[in-house]
Amino acid sequence: MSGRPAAGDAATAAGRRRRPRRDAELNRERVLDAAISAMLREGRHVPLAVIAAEAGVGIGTLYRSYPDRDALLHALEYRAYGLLNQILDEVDRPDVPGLDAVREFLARTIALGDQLILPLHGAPPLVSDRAVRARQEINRRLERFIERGHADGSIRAAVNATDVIVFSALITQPLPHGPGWPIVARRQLAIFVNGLAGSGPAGLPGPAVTREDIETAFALRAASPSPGPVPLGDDPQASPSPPGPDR
Amino acid sequence: MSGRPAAGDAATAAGRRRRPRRDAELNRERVLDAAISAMLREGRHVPLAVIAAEAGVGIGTLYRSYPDRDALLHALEYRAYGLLNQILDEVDRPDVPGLDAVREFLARTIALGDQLILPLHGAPPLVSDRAVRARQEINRRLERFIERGHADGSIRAAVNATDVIVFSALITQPLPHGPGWPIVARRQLAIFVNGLAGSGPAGLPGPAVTREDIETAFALRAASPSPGPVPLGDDPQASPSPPGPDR
DNA sequence: ACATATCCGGAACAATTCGTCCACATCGAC
DNA sequence: GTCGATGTGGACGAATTGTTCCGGATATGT
Repeated sequence: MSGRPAAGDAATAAGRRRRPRRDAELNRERVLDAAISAMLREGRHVPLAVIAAEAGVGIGTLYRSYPDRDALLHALEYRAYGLLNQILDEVDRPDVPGLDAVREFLARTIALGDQLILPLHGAPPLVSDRAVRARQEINRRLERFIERGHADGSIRAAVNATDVIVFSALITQPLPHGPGWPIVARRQLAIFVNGLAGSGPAGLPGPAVTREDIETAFALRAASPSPGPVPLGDDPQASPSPPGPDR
Repeated sequence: MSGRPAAGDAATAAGRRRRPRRDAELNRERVLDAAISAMLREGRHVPLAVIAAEAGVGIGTLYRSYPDRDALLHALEYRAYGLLNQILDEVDRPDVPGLDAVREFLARTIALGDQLILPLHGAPPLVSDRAVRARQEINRRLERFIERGHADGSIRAAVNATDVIVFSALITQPLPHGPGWPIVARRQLAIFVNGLAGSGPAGLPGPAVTREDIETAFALRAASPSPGPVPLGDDPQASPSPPGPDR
């Protein structure tokens, strides 16, 4: 991080490249937004040309930022993880009971709507190590909420952190999310939270499912489309696209 | 409807056509099965040629039964509705409490796995009147379970039939449904059912959502891809392609 | 067993979509 | 204001996918 040329002086240093142009970055954002709205409207396979048009940029511009459709989806996904971590920042106050933290997290997740609905679901969850790390961090932080809830008695013991993670994944799926969807989703949330807290018949069926199990399932699913054993290291276009959704 | 030639005699009647050949019908089933497995493996946009190959039929055969991809998806969806109604038949014994009926229905739904996961979600829910009718019937029957649950006290009053319908839609979404998925889903179900039954803080947030609201949301979403105000009556390809998935 | 309506297969053709390339425009540092 | 690096746009060839068509194979009723 120390090598990053501060805007003021080091641009001449060891021949490092300038900071990316402002308009270029703006265009990248525009493309991401257009991608969400176009895919929501016409399905995940809208021609990239349509997205470019909707973003008001040329097709060449789109291709420079995102070499192919996967790169675009990946950027979308990564940005979504940034949003989730942002929510977690806001929600994670150590004094609130675990159950309330969970509820609040899920409520804000629902409120984000389209921003999450599309990126996180319905297509191969891409596996760059950046993305995997981001996902793991989110999961870990949610896990902490649950543990806190177990400790303070607001969440019954049988409930696993994974159960919450899975619910959050379900509730952000691209179902008929017309104007009425947030209402419907909030009702689901209320029922779910009630199920977490209730002191009903104690146990949950089947063995517990761990965070690692879920990660594995994701990885498997992502790897399957290409029959060969793809190495799935980090993708080459790591630095250009979303430089700062993590702030 | 009365004009359908009974298998036994009327074949010679007014020059009506013979009964469709057995092998043809078999091939149609094969194609549907192959479509599910191929789409599950490679995503919803596998080339139709791949599906045909996997079904062991020629591409021409596929096209004769299903004039385009939508027709194929439609047939899949319709078959899924058939399965759901079949489950409802088995579950609907008038003596069991409403909550148990709901639980059983959802449990079997989960057990169906791939058969539902793919057809029902992730792409425009097609609107032929046949499909709409089937969906409405399922919804109505579930509604009856809920009302029974309200009456016998097994389901708290704030819960709407729609809430259950929405959950059933969520739980059959194509999430990472690797080998571990049924376990995860069953846990979600347990939490949900607990939330239905619990006597926690009474109300649910927001106004109630009716079955009609959901149907509307579906219709809107399906209509949206084409910007113009499509009338969305029944689609023209109703009769030729899937003559008997309703067996 | 025969006749024939029905169905099959896949090669050939058409329509989309992808992805590249390069002449021109624009930004930012000086 | 000037200059060079960086970014832009869209026409074009390549590749993929969709769709048709028809000679030949097969089931079905008699």
